[in-house]
Amino acid sequence: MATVLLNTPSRVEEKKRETKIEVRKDLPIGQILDGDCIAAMRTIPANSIDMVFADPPYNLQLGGDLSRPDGSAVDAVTDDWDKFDSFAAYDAFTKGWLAEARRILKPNGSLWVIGSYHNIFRVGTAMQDAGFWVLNDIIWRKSNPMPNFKGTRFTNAHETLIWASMGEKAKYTFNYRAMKTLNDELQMRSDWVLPICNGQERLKKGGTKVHPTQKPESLLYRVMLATTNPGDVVLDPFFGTGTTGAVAKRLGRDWIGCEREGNYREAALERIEMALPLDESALKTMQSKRQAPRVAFGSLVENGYVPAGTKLFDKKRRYSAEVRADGSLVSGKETGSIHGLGASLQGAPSCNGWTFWHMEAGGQVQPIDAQRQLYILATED
Amino acid sequence: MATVLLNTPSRVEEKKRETKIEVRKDLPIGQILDGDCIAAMRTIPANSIDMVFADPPYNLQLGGDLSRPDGSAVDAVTDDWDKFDSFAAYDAFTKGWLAEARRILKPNGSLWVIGSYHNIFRVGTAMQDAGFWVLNDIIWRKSNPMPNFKGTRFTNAHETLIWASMGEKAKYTFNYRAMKTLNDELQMRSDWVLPICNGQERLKKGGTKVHPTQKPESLLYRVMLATTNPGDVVLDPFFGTGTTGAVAKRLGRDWIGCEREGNYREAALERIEMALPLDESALKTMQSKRQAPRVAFGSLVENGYVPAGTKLFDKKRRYSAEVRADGSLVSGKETGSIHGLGASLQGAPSCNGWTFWHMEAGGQVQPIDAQRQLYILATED
DNA sequence: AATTACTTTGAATCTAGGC
DNA sequence: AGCCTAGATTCAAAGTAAT
Repeated sequence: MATVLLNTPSRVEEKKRETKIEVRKDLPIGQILDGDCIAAMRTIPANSIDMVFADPPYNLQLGGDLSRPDGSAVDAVTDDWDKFDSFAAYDAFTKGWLAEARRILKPNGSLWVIGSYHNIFRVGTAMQDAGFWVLNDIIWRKSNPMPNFKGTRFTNAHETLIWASMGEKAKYTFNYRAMKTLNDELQMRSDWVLPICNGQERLKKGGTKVHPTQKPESLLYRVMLATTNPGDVVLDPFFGTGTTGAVAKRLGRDWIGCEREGNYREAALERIEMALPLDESALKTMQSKRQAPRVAFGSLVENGYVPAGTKLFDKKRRYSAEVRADGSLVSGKETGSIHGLGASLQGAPSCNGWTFWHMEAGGQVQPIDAQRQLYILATED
Repeated sequence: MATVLLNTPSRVEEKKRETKIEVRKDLPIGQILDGDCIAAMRTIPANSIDMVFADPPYNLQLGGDLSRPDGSAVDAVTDDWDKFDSFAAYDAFTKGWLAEARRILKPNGSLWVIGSYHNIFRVGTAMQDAGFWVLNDIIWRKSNPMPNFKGTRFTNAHETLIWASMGEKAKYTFNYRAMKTLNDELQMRSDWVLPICNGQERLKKGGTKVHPTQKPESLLYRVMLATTNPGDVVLDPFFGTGTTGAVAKRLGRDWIGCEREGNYREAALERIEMALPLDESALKTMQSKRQAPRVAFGSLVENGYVPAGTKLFDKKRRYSAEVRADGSLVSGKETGSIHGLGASLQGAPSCNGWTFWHMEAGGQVQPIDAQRQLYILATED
């Protein structure tokens, strides 16, 4: 019977395959679509994309010019594409491109968005409202962020990525094993330490950067390796200079970009042309280095290993000092760090405070370095 | 004349002080208010709180915690429609407590909220919509998180905090120097590595934890040390087992809590009773120069630390100038303050003359800031 | 050639107080 | 509210120049 035939699993599979091939045929694989990303995405068939990676404008709302302590100027993101009249305007923009992304994504596809505190809360909310199901928020911890030059806030040392499936019950791709291997046989965590994009990788023209916010390939590498398979189609609505395309090519994924600015498109095409498919030696350099733990004395104070108010003294009890709440020491009128105060009290050019200063702990006199060792042991991964 | 009297700075100061004392008198310092946090906050006078720290519930199926805007109860969440309903209810709940927090905060107060990807985007959006100005998002990077047992996602190894002032132009407290000291003389970054709360610190009753999400004291320690001053009033609308209160007591801040659950209140009071306050000397932190007493360059000239006629020059001896009797500098035809002349000679928008200008003193070349330090030491107390 | 010192730069909502 | 002035403020990495 025809109906039975139509319902057999093999027939269903075949049909799916046909549809898939047909849809792929219609996809502008390896192309950068000109113009507004919403209009560009409208030309893509529904349910055809495996992953969307989006790096939308952050809506920074910068004030005046900013100068460094040495007087030089900071090159800010002042491009028109980052200007919005209000949160409402930004939200409308976000809702618009998210709706198109949702339409073109396959039911088992997934969405990645990157942003900062300026926009990420609004984007995350809009994603949830659109029906996306958040799987993780990922913190890109920058190993070399720009400092806060004026000393007014905490150094902005990270950006946030949101990874979401099409819905609570939707399937998604997660290459658990690959991530664990990449992370020295430990589960990959939600915080990734990676350097910002500079040096050779940073695209420049006439000595100046082509794009103000080029993302490092290592970031896209991890995203794509974790949540797509070879042969998948990845679309980036804010293609810029094509980091997504370059990494897709290296990892054997297909890519589609949308980009309004002609000079970005041009730079991206040239760059992707040059990108080499992956070799093993390149892979190694992409991995983040595991760093030796560096412990600030202040961490011991915060965590009660050396509480504020503790009396410290040197081995021969010639000098003494008291620990203050911020991890500084005070001795008479002098204050300073464990190293600096140790040096100035002795009249020495330098001093290793960790071994110089002692305290009583558990009935014993010990260098404060012993407390550091305890802390490292307790907080080890 | 009376009007003159009323307008003198001292009179204004006095009035401010009176108002402050009056408001403080009405505050339930060191108390845990019973009941719903919104109702509890309604009993607090407006503009009376220095900092609100909030750890709101973030399961979106809150049952008794939540009600729809129309007052009806929210059912268990099963399908997409209910999901949306649940988000709407959560947003209404968030909007409600944020409005009260905003009312009771002083104009120069600040708000901290902690959450995870389940709720933090919605809370952040609501904060921005309510007029709060985000200063930083902070990542609490857990040094010992719970692994992802199923291997289906990245290990959830962090939580997010948002720190916000009352508005774009509002002032706020940030103890920059104390943070830098706490972090071994490097600017404190937006990612904080701290262990989760376990061991001795974790409150238990009959072998089981009293509260499911007790925060570590080290986290609150850093928050309060960074963004409040001793004597400030900190309110926590979701007090739980009182981590905020315990740390406030330790750091010499006043606290107010709101908590509905009797067993949490009980555990919190007992815990805070046990907490030991730091004595005053241990509470002191490194001050930034911004807060230190200002010294005019002219004072150094008057007192012979930098006599009139002294030749000044920059480190590389590209520019030079001579000190005049009134503390101004002259270089060729140009004159100005140590800062202004330094800026105009370099063609820079600004210049810190204290570190730019050098002089010979005791056979050494030193920035004139060294003379200022000598002067400060000599004139202290 | 190798080492050291100096320069440049990166998604930044980046001053405070008096008049 | 806006203008003016005093004066406080940077970390890691890559690139370039000097030794």
